[in-house]
Amino acid sequence: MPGFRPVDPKQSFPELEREVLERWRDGDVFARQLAGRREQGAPTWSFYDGPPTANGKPGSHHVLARAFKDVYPRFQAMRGHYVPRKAGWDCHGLPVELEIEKELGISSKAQIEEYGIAEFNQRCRESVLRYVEDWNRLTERIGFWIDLDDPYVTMTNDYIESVWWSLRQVWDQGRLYNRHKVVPYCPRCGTALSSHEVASGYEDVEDPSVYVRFPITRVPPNDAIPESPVQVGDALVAWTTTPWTLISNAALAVGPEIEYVRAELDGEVLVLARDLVAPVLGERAEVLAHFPGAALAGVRYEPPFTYITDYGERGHTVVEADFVSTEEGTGIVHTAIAFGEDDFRLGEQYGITLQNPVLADGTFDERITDFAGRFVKDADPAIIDALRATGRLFRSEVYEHSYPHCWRCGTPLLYYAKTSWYVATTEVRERMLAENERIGWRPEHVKRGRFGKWLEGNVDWALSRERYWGTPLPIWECGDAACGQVLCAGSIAELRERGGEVPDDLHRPYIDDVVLRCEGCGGEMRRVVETIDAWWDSGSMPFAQFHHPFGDERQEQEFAGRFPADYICEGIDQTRGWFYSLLAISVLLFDQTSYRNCVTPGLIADPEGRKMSTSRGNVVDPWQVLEDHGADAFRWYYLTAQQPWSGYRFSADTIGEAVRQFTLTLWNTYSFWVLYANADGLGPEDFRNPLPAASPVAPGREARPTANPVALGREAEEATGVLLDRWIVSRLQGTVRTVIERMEDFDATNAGRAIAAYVEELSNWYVRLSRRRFWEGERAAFETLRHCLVEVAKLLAPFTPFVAEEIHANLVGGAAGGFGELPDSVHLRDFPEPDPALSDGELEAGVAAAQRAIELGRAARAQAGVKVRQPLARAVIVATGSERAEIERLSELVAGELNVKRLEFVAGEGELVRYAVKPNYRSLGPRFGKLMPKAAAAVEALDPGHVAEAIRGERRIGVNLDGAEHALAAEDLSLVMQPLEGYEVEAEAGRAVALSLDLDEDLRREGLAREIVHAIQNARRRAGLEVTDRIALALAGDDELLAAARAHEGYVAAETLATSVAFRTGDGDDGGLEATIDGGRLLIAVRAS
RNA sequence: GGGCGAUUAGCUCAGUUGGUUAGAGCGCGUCUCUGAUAAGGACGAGGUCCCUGGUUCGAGUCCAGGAUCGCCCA
Repeated sequence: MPGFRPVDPKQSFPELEREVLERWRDGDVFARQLAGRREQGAPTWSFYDGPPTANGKPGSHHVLARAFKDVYPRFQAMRGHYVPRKAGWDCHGLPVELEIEKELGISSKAQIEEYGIAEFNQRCRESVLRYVEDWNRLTERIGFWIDLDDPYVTMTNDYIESVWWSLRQVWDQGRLYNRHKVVPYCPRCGTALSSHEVASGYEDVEDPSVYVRFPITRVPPNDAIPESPVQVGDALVAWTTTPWTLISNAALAVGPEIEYVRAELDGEVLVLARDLVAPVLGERAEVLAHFPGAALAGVRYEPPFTYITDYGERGHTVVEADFVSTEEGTGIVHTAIAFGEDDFRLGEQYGITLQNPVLADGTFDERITDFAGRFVKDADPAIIDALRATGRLFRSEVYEHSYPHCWRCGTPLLYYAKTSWYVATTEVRERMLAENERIGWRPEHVKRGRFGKWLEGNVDWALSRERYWGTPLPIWECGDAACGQVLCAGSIAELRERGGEVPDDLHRPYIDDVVLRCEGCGGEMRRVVETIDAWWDSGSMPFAQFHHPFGDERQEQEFAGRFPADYICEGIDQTRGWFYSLLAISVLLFDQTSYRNCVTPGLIADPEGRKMSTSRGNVVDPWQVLEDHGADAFRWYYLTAQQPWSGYRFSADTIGEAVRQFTLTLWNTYSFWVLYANADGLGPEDFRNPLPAASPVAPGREARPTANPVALGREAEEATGVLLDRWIVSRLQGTVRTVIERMEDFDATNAGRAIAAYVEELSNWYVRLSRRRFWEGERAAFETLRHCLVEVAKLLAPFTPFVAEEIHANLVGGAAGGFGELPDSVHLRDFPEPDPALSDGELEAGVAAAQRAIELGRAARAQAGVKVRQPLARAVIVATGSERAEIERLSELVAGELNVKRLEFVAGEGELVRYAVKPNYRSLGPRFGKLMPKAAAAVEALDPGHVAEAIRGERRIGVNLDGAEHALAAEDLSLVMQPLEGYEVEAEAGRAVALSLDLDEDLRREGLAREIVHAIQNARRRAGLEVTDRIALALAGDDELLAAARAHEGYVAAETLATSVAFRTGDGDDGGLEATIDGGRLLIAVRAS
């Protein structure tokens, strides 16, 4: 029985992942990770899961957020933290109601009430968790470790009670109030819309645009300007795109700093902003006077309609406002208090009476006799006609702009003053901004940008919704208006104390039946009709998920231990959603942020860059991806393709590429190791002593560069092997350091890329150069590669938990699954720590230099058209100082890779080399400043020989600049080698490799021998032999080829596993294969022996 | 209309406090290897670093304006 489970190089990863999932399930690994850390008394690292609504199937974009939700908690858990992860479900809200309305084929509140609130809400309740199974399955399949068995659910009574408690806190602070405000309102659906709903309903429409005359009737004395620039009879000109609001015109607003003019046109005197004279009045208008808007304050005018005239003292006068602009219109803004946010605030500021002539269904009330009963927008043309008839209309045109519509029924929204419940978040705006400073945002710019700007523009939270399926607003009002007692209930117990009979279900309509005793007058108190914004629910999760403050001891401990979260992660669209509700609520209640770090993945687009959406039909089913490529590939793609907030151009092909490039490279390296470890009869017990006890740096194995390296010489290779072992282990330390540093900074992208770079080096340098050592069973090589693979598995565990688990399980546990003292899962292990003792920067630099030299040499070969198989006598390497020493140390490696017999070094002023002196701009730039071009010229004019000598002698070099002497140090300039002559040479800054192309008979024969081996290997394969089969070999054909084969018979035999080599004359007739080498013919007969 | 972000090779993306030959992978072309690889390796072609102006001895990088795209908001 092999020591390690044999590895299929063509392993199906999805299949492997299903096996790993089973092991996790059977072994209860996630629970054991949590329990283990808790028992250790590990510090808590807290993660909050933003609750999705499970009334739809999860898509590929959900996998994105979940990959990032998983990777940092996994990392922190391996780093020694206790990282509890509790899932949550968001249940309430208008979107849920709309789903049900669609199912029932209804679309208005009246129809819902007719259907019955109890039944309606029951259907909502059933629908919100309809797809929980799908979510759970996907969550598990992608390896997102989170507790799905005990999630928080926002519609439970416990949760609702905690939310009530939070509202009561705000109430006690005096920050929960009821007030008229202007809200976007759908007259057809009979409800205000949330800002999110409004945003999704903008459409470009054509609206009437009218310029209206407002004749001045009185010019009061003005302190600012003793002599008023306007006169009775002048007409103020205002502009609006909602003519129907002119019915309730209450005031005109001007900007105090804006310049206005009195202008004459066709005998009429008009007043408007100076900047808008030309566009509004045309070129013929004559400006009579100009003055600041402040001079108009208090001017009284005649309104266009007189259905309603009672607006108070400042009604129908000019008032000052800071929102007036001269971008369009006239610079004089028509103000109707009930129909605009600016208007409404202005009304409050000047004490102008609120008059709203529009009913809840969007029609004019009976006071507007001529238009009563008509839908306001439909009345526009008639209103314009009326203005024209009274001579008030200055101009009327059509205006194209984007205007919000009800996203559900398409009705244009009205901005409409309504009573709503608000939370006075503006009172804690500064505290929210201060706490925002403490949040680590990824990307950084969200803090001061999107989120910070949003906080700066904070307005009070419109909390209430006149809807059904939501947390009921726990406010009871006394039926006796004269009494006016209002109660905000903070708990179920309180309702009971006040005589309420608390229903089993705290939702409407049952809660609406709870009648309380008024402490003021002894009368009855009834609940207001509103429910609350579902965002308040989700923002309450830090405490409501544990039923705080009503939780049992364990719950209260959990709450205290996990608040605030170290980490949350949701899409950038949550800026106004969950990120805000979490912060606002926790600042209100606890005066601090509830999350310390926040990562915001961006959007997922299709390959054409279009946003993925169900309506476009370009969504990618995550299950398809999982089936084709697996969860690791899916995760790896998201985690490393780019910084997550940049968004993704998503296609299945890209994920396939990620597998091929990364997972497969790793897998093959691992499979290679297992293949040869089993071949050598090794088992896990042979590797029980961890590094550094089994370190490749063991004494007595120190490498020495050999004087005359022969590429295939065994002794030399061992020495190089030790260097390579030390090198790859050293590179591991730097990789570990980078990964830890990047992950602690929530930068999985660059952490993952560092791992990928390491795996690439491990596979394509370490393994490729060390293969022979594995064939020959060299223990140090096995030790080293196994160590590196196990460490890589640990590094990868947070990223690709499945493949990491598999590699760890086999390399540590072996075929028998015996883990000894070690945990049986990579996820139960500690994250690697870098060991400085295993780092060797000099060696790393040396290998890097050797790599460069090899690349240059190969480029030179390619230039000359000489195959690598043809040995050459020597390569001349041009390298300076330390680099030369480093390459020399690895000379056998370089010589072997370049297939040359000897390396020579040129570092001095050899006749083959020409130097040029180049300035180091980085060091000289700051010193010479403007003189830099001259300094550069002076440096380049220096004699290279002198410079080289001076550098060797550690002397300073003098240059003359404009008559002044400057002393330069070695680091201020560099010597660049120029191409050598007579050699095939490749050069780059400071380095060059030249090859001697002369072939003598020995080299030629050796080259031929290699070609012959190559041909025999092909023949072996054609004959269907296993790589370990021994053969009897017979060669015939071209004399020169046979001579080469004879000369290198030992080599040929060893390479081809030939136990006998026969040379025949003639063409041979025993069915051999024919090959053509260098123009000559070779017949090869192989036979298993 | 406002805010935020992006724009680098055919595609997907890197690019350090500004430093003088701008990189990688994929794709493409040529070659190579066949004793780990749905492969590996080498070499090559491929660039107006979106545009314009500015700062600077020096700009892909900093500043201003513009264009295009995306997101958020109104």
